Amino acid sequence: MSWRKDQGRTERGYHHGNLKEALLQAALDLISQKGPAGFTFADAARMAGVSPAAPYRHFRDRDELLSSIAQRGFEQFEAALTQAWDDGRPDTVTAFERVGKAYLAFARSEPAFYSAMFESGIPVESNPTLMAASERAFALIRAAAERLAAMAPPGVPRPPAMMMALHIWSMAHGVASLFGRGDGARRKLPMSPDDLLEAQVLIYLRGLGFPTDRRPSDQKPSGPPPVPPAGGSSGPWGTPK
Amino acid sequence: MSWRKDQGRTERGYHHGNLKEALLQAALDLISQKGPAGFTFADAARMAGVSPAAPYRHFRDRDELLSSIAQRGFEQFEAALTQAWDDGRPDTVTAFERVGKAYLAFARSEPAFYSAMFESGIPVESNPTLMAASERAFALIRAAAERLAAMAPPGVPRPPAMMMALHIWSMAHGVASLFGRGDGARRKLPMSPDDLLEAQVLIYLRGLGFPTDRRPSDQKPSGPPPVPPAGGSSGPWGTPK
DNA sequence: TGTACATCAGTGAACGCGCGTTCACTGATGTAC
DNA sequence: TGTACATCAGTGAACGCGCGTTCACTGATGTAC
Repeated sequence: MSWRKDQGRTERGYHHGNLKEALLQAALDLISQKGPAGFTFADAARMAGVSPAAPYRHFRDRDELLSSIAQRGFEQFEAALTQAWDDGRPDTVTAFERVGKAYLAFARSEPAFYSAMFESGIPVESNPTLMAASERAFALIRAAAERLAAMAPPGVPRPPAMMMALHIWSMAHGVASLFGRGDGARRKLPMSPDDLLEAQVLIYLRGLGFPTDRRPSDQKPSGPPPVPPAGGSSGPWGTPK
Repeated sequence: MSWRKDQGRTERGYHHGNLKEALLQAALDLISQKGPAGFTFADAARMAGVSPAAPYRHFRDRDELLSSIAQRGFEQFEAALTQAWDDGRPDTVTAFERVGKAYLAFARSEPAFYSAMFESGIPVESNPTLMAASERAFALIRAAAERLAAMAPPGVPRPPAMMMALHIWSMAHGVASLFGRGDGARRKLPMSPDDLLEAQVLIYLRGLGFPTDRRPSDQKPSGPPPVPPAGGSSGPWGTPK
């Protein structure tokens, strides 16, 4: 029988069998409880149920553990965005908005990963592996922006995809870190972070000349339209929910 | 003679004379060097040249010191934004863009304040004084958005100022925290954070129906226009600088 | 103007604590023959 | 199939360190009379 892993560490022999995983998981739990600064190597060992010396078999030091988490975070992040993008199906704008929502969903449901990736202070640029993972995640946003830019209607100047990607990334990150945190540090908001970001992105795309209201009606998400329709300044925006 | 403060603490008697200030300054220095998590009470005391027990005369604990810094940060932040806004002179759009630049300039030149305010994990919501200071800073952005919203051209629906303010804040915060950090944690960018944000805000405003290209020419900032002009997709955006 | 006294703002020694890290060790596992 | 041996992955005790915090103290300052 397989009592070795996923057994809740109720019984195990001298060897843990899956310590590296357990340490990563423990660190994630600790980070989501106390922030990336508030977790210690010793803490992670304790939570994994091993002696304080055991982690050194798997990680050189605390920083290497933190980097591993960020690494994994970027990979999962990229996977989530890729899945949301779904290669632009059923249409580019819909898929693009799904990416935005996936971004926020990731920040909300995986605050530990998110803060390890963006707020832990680890030098991403100086770690090639980490840098590459980060680039791959951004590359997806960029590819999506590329497809969107190519959709520019006739007569509208085609916007630089790189700029668009950076703008979208900034919007998503801004909303996520100010309002969309899964942990306690988020601020109150009169609307949902998802709606806030969606409206922002739609207005932005409209500013680039894209006819954002013209999607085929069968693609429209249910619920009220995120951008106030022409002719009224009231709507869901003014009243806190 | 006044040997008491601003004297570089070369000589002082038994009483420091200005310890509270000195501790705040020391903590700021430490935060900008090592991040908000990487400063200790004892460190601040050492840097101020006093015994480790001395800070307790002025702050209950480390958290209170950190909150004081955030408090002061919000106040200086508000002052900087207020000055940039200059009550909407000479015209609303110009003043608004100046606010955006001031936002980034603050994040860049005062990274210690910025991270104490937004990234230190102190619970702003549960500290009324801090919360009020934070609200006042946001109120300025909101007031500016209000003025901007009122400028909506005839026929264009007047956008909700609250939503606009949140959008602008998200954009500024997103750009600042991803690319505009004064400390080491910023990412490389093919354009300046200022340009990135300015273009983003202009596109956004255009998306709301504002004629952003129509400012009187005497108000135009020098340098190349931040938004690519109609008819070309090349420009400063595509090439890293 | 001087003096006594209260208050303020620091000192410095001490404490308990938990962390990171090392070390020689040992139980478990894998493998060559 | 059994056995000897190498390697792996963890133990547990120990260390030096710096932190937060307390305490009785003391020098400096302010003030009442």
